[in-house]
Amino acid sequence: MTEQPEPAARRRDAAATRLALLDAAEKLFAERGFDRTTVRDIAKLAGANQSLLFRYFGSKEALFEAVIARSGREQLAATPPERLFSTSLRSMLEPGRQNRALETYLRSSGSDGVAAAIRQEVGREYAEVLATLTDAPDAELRADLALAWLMGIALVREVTGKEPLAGADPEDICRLVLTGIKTLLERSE
Amino acid sequence: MTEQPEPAARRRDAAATRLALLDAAEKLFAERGFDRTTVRDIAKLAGANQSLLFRYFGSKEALFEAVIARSGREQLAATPPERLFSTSLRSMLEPGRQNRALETYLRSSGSDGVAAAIRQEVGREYAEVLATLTDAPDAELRADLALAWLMGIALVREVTGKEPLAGADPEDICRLVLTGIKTLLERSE
DNA sequence: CCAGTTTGTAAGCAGCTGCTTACAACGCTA
DNA sequence: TAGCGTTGTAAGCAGCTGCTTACAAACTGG
Repeated sequence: MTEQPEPAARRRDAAATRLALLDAAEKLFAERGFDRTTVRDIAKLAGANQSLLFRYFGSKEALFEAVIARSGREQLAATPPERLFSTSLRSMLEPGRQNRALETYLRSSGSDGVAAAIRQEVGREYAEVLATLTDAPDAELRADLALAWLMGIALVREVTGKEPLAGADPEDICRLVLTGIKTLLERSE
Repeated sequence: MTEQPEPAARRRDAAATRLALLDAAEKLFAERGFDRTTVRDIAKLAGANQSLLFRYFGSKEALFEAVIARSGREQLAATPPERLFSTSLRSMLEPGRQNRALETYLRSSGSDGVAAAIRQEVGREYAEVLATLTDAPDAELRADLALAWLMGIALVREVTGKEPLAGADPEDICRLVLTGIKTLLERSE
């Protein structure tokens, strides 16, 4: 545990370099989306040479895949189903949150290829869990609609920045949305 | 000598060329988003030289602005407030719809600059109308949340293509969403 | 201590990007 | 018909993109 702040802290450490690239990529993909993030920017932010990015990940798309795979499912695995929606909502609303998967997802909506498949995959896992919350025959559809609301709120807040939603108190948003979701999931008409 | 019936219908028609560029741009921006659409592709689809694009619109961003300005507000102006949500929802759900503003909006979420300002503007106008539907003190916030749901559904259907929502019957979706929206807008606790 | 592998660096490649310039073809009008 | 502004075309520019190559520096096992 000797972390000395040396001038060149790590000089030869493939694992640390790989991690630095992952962190930098996660940050930039979330902020700018896939298309507008360049491999040069990622490497620069990570303090690494850009050719290492290709050595460790193969391609920009593969790096994107690695980022999503790392960050997308932590919260999902750690949250009981009946609280997944409100937990995701709250964590999405908090200003200093660490889960950037949704933001990355949204800002990369225009991209195709591997990125699209991954986006579908993450969404599918969320919806599967949400679908267990209702016994309606169209549970999956209702779950998708709940997920869509989550993503729409994130889109308007984070990407569009529209007021008053963007600056609203998370608790107010939760209260309003959860009543609507309750109706959506409980009604079995 | 020069008695050939013109093979290309319009040989010199600035207005028609401008329109062709607008149509082509609208189609491609909706399908690929701002970043992944190139001026060369737009010009090619329009059957025009790409330098004309810059002569008539000045820049790629200005062309984007022109596309949004043309297509974004027709439905808004033609729909009474109390039906705006369901009308927008239905028109968004119909397979052969012509309003591509929302799709363009979503696929260009990553872009900054003028595009961002326009996206905010269109959203603001929708939300203003929706806000008249409830007399709750936080009417604007509730309207934003309704708008966010609309956009989230469009995102999941059009961009992500997630099942079962992407392939669901529009009437089923309307019924489910409208009950949730009703709760959202009517509750004054 | 030296061969061989791993890690890091610098340079460059081919292709694409938005945009500009120079110029030719057209058609109106005087 | 001559002049001139408008419309269309072809070529090219500078900069950026993802990715590759050639090579040097550091570490490791023998």
